[in-house]
Amino acid sequence: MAFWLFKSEPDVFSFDDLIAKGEKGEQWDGVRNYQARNNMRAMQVGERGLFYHSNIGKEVVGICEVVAPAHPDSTADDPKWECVDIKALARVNRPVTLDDAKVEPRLSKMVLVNNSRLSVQPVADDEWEVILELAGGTQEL
DNA sequence: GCCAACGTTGGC
DNA sequence: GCCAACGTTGGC
Repeated sequence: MAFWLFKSEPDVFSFDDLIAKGEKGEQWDGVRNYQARNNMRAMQVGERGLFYHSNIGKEVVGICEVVAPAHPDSTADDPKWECVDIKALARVNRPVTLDDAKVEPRLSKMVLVNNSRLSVQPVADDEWEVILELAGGTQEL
């Protein structure tokens, strides 16, 4: 099981918006970057990801789960752009900010810290554990 | 709102 | 196939 990180600007699509979509979730459309798309192609149903708010907040606010494997992005004119569907799973007890991640030595290799522009990122198992620890655990929805 | 970092495009 | 120019993202 691999772990992931999904980045979104909360004024465009926030974690609360994803929660509002319920069990069916929502397709993670709009990605037009090969690295991010390839990450989504590698995802399997049931794998989990961090939900990160960029620009506003700059923090991990929740956990989501992949509910459908990569399929063509219905908002793209070219079917080469694919996306997965995700649903909200849990809120973190305490948001973990980018600054938190930057000062945590165990997260020094994290993609979020080193390549802030990639919108869909892999998260290493130990990084996942550290984030959850900093978040003080999660609250199931 | 600025700018650095990065990815993509297109001319050669 | 290289690289300069350009566009976009996202932190500050």
